[in-house]
Amino acid sequence: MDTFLNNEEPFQIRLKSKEFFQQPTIELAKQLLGCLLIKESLDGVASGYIVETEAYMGPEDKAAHSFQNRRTKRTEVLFGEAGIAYTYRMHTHCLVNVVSGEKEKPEAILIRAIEPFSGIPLMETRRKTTVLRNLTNGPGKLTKALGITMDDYGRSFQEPPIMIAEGVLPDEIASGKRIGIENSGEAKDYPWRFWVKGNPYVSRHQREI
DNA sequence: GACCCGATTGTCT
DNA sequence: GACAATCGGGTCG
Repeated sequence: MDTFLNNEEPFQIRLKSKEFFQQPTIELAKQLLGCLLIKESLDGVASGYIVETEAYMGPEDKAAHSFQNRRTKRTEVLFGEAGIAYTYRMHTHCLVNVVSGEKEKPEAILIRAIEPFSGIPLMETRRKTTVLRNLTNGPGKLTKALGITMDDYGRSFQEPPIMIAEGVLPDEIASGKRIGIENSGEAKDYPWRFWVKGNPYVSRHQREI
């Protein structure tokens, strides 16, 4: 599919395949690094390279919303096909995940940070700042910058208005403990956070394990 | 219905 | 480092 990301430079995007999303969750969490996350809206298009992810492994992961297979209206989409958007509200912000795993396996990958690529003026307006580094370096910030909302809940990442496409190949991937899940017992120490080593848009700099 | 809590962020000290 | 913002989800009843 051809899409024009901005008015300056036509840019051909190659959407990621269904098979791509069907990889094991931990593997997919790493493979998503470097991919382009794109959101179209009435205001325009904005996109960025994924530079930080976290895997949430479902029934056995105390930090996951689907811990012990908890199945509610909110978590329902987690039990479906891989490659679908799982959005939810965290305090005042909307966070976005990529549903992964087989059907009936409620696993997902939180997108924690992206590196701005296109639609930067639009992101600046939405974020009310022109500090490039502060535009998308956090899970709540990137959704605001891209215009991702609860309306995107359940949408496929393989067609507009929200898409994941081929991007760049990261030089080096680092891993460590996930962030913000201190009350999740032993799960808080699982090394399921992945980021592009040295990338300035990663949400927090933290020691690798 | 009441209560508690949270995969965050921005602001103030 | 502390804390408020702000509201839906989950639990208990």
